Amino acid sequence: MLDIKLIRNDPDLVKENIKKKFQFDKLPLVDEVIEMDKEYREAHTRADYLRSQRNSISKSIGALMAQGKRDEADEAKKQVTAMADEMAQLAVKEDELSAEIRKRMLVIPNIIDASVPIGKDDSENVEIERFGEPVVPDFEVPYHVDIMESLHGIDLDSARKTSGNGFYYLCGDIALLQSAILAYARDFMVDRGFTYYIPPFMIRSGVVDGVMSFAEMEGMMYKIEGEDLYLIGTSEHSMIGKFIDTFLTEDDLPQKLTSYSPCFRKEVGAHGIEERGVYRIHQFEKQEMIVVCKPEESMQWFDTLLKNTIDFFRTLDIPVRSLECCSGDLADLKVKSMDVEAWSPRQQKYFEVGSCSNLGDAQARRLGIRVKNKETGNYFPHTLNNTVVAPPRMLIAFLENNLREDGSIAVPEALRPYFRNKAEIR
RNA sequence: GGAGAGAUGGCUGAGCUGGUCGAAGGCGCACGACUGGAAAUCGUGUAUACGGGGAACCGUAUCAAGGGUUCGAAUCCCUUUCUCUCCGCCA
Repeated sequence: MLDIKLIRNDPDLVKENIKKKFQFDKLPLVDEVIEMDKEYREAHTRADYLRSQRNSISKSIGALMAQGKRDEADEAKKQVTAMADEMAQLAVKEDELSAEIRKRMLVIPNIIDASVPIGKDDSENVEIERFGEPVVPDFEVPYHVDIMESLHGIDLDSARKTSGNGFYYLCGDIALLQSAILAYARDFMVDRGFTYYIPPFMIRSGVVDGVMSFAEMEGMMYKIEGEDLYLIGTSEHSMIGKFIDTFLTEDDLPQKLTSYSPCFRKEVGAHGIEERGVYRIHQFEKQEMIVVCKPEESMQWFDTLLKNTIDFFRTLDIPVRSLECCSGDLADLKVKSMDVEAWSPRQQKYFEVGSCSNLGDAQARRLGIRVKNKETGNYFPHTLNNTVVAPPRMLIAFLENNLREDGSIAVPEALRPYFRNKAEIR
């Protein structure tokens, strides 16, 4: 969400940005907002004037009553009553206009960073850097579910019976492996100065409305029947939600948080859940990182957050690459975003395991997250988030990359303290 | 889940028989005076958003949130959320 003052002062910049994102159908929104904003301010000014009149007359009524001047007081009351209609109409107009303006503001995309490559869709995303050698072993790498089954680590049949497609039982060493990865990820982030959080796994509709669009909500969120509660799709929802309508002081910045939560997603969007396996599922666990910082520091934090995830995967011997979202693939709220992709020896390509985003001040403006500053005035901080690791999807990369020819799995050094000090799974 | 009490500025706390209340007092904070310097003391100031104005400043809204009554609501009524106490139920 942009500052309306930016739209007023530099509509061409906003339009250029929309063009860069190939969202030509949104171009008219800019002029609509400018026009409605003008109307709104006219109505607002007039309504303020009437309210001011009413307030002063009402005060005088009090004085007249105190002096016992009944008739004059009644006369004054009539004056206020005469304004009532216009005031009511203006109030309705103000509400309608501001709602219409907000509706448009929410879909006008954030100004993308100058470094974002221009492109229509995900096919034009740009690989930035590779880390580690993408190895294709000379033996065949089985499908991840087959690896898990051979290690007695997954039961999809039972899960379909109890919960349906898109759910899983992990068991034995694979379940332990997932717990180990999450515990390791937690400590990895704590060692880098982040504060560990276990947030609420359900949030109210008011928070949901704040953190996502209606379309996203329909496609992602599970609602608890009979309660005003939704299962979170990611801990970012509760973690950013915790700051809604709050003032931070500059001493509070930067907020460096890492949160664990299960994530629940309906996945009713484009893909659905057709594939067998744990790539796209209704329930997974995730370690996330969140930063709230001063605007001038956000790009630096972006690089730091991205590096955290890459470093994490590298300590587990998984080759990764960073892939920058091009303008057309970048979500409207984001200034810049890079995916971390892990190497799949079986598919011989990289696949998404995490996403690092700089939201600029758009999320903070939308949610009313502000920072107090007496000298320069209060301002909106920048917000960023990134995935540390999200198993079981990450397990696919882990198992494929650490698979040995005999079917056993090598456990990298870094993970062993969390994995009952075992060096392999067989 | 039941019964009761409550939610006021950065904090504390009055107001809550509706009008001079954006809100006393205290604490904190900022600036100034006093001082060799400091403490103490004294003085002044100290919310947010939007709109208008070059600016000083002016207007409007905000006393948990939303709605209602009224010429006028922190104050009365309704709904929701949250907090505390007691009871119940539990990991």
